Amino acid sequence: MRAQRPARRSPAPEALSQDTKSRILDAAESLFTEHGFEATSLRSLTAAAGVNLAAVNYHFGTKEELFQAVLTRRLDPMNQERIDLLDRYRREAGGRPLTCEKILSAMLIPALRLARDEKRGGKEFLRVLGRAYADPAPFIRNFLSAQYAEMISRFKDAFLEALPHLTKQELTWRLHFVMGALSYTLAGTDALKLMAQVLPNDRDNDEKLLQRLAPFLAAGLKAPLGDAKKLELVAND
Amino acid sequence: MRAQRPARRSPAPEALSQDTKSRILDAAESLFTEHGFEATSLRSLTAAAGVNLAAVNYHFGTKEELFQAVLTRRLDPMNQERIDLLDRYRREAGGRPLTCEKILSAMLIPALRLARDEKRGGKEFLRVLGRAYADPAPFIRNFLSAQYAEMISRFKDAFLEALPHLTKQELTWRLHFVMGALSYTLAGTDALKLMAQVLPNDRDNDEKLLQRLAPFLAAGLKAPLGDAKKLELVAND
DNA sequence: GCACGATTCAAACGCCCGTTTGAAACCATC
DNA sequence: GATGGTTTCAAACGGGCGTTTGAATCGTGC
Repeated sequence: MRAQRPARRSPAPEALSQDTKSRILDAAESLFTEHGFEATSLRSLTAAAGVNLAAVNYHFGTKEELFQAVLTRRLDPMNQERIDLLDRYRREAGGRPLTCEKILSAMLIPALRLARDEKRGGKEFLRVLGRAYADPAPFIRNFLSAQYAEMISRFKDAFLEALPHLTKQELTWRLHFVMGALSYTLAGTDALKLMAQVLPNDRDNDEKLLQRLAPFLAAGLKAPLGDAKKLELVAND
Repeated sequence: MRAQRPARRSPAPEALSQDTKSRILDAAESLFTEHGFEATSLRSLTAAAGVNLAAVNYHFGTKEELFQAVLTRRLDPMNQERIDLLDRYRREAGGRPLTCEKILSAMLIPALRLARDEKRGGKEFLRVLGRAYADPAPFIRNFLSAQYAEMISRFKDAFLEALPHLTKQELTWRLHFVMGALSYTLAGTDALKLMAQVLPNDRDNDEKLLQRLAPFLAAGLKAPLGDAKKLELVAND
C-alpha cells in the first residue's frame, strides 16, 4: 500500500510542514520579491512550493488574486497596527497635537516590527510591497489604494495638526515624498548599488535604517514652504 | 542579417523622427511606461509603432537591448547635463563649497528640463525611469548602476563638502532617500491616488512639484544626525 | 539598368504561459 | 465499507511569447 503522503520530489525545506495554501503564499512572497509579478510563472511558483500546478487556481482563483492575498496577509495587520499606535499616542497626548516625530513613529514602527518578524515574512514582504507601489497594473493600484485609504487619511489629519504651517495640498505632496522614500528604501536590496557602496543587510541594520530615515523625513516635513528663489529653475536657461 | 552600422546618410539621424528605429523607441517608451517591461509584448509594441514584428530584433537585437536603448537615449544626456551644471556651479563658487540647495538644483534642473521637453520624451520617460529604479531584473539593475556611477560619485563629493556634519555612511543613506523620493515622484501618475486626492498633471505642475520636492529634500539632507530617542523603537513593545 | 547591401515582410519555430478538466485520492461520518 | 464533500493530480487546452528565417523590396553607386 501507499504511504499516507504521496511520494514527491523534495519541496522547499521551509515549506514542508505547512498546508498547501500557506506553502503557496510563502513561495509566492519569495518569488514575487525576486522576479516581480509578471516575471513569476505559476509553474515555477508551484514547483518551489512543492504543490501541484492547479493548486493555485483551486485555492486562490487566479494569479492576480494570489498576489492580492500575498499582500493582504501582511498589510492588513500592519496598517491596523499603525492606526492603533497613532490612537494610543493621541490618548497619551491628552488632546494636545502630536509631534511630527511621534506621528512618524506610528508609521515606521509597525513597518520595522514587520521587518524584524521573520515569521510574518520579514524584509522579504516589505520588498514585495515596495515593488507593488511602483507597479502600474490597475489591479495592483486599485487594491493598494483601497488598502491604504483609511490609514493615509488618519495620518494626514494628524500631520495637519502637527504641521500647521502647511496647507493641505502641500502636506499631500510631502506625504507623497515620505511614501516615496519609504517604499524605495523598503524595496531596495540592490538599490544600494546605485550608491556604489555595499552595506551589510542584517537585522541591526534594518533598525538603523529606520532610525536614519525618521530624522530625514521629519526634517523634510517640517521644512518651511518652498521658495522658488532657492531653486533657480528658470534663470539657468 | 543584422547590419552592424546603418547606411551612411547625409541628414542628421536626429531629424529622422519617422524612421523605423525612432518609431520603435518612441512606442517602447510609451508602452513600457504604461505596462512595464515584462507586460509589454513586442507584438503590441511593433503594432503601435507601425513597423514589422521582426524590426525590433533586426535593429536592437533583443527586447532587453531595446529597453536599454530606451533608457540610454534620454539618460546619458540628462546625467551629463547634471554633471556639467554641477561643474559650472563649482566654478561660479570660486572654490568655496556649494550650498546644499545649489547641488540639489544641479540634480533636479536637468530632470525638470527633460520633463518639460516633449521632444525628448517628457514626463513619459521619467516614469519609465522611476519604474526601472524599482525593478529587480539584473540586466536593469546592472545597467542603471553603470549609468549612474559617475554622476552619483560626483554629487556625493559635492554633498560631503556642503554637509560637513554628515559621515560618508550617513550621506550614502540620505542620498538613498533622496533618490527614493525623486524616483517615486517621477514614476507616480496614479501614486497620487494613495493620497486620495487628485491633482491636475499639466506642465506647470511639474515645475511646482520639483519646487516642492527641493525644500523637502534639502531640509532632510541638512537634518542633524539621527537620535534614537526621537524614535522610541524598542520602548513601545 | 544592374548589382548589392540594407531593410522590410509574412510566416513559422519552439517554448512557456494561466487556466481548465475529469479522474483519483483523501478523510470524516455513518 | 459505503458515502460524499474536499483536495490533489496528470494532462491537456488555447493562446501569446521572443526570436528566426528566407524571400521580397528598397535605395544607392556604378
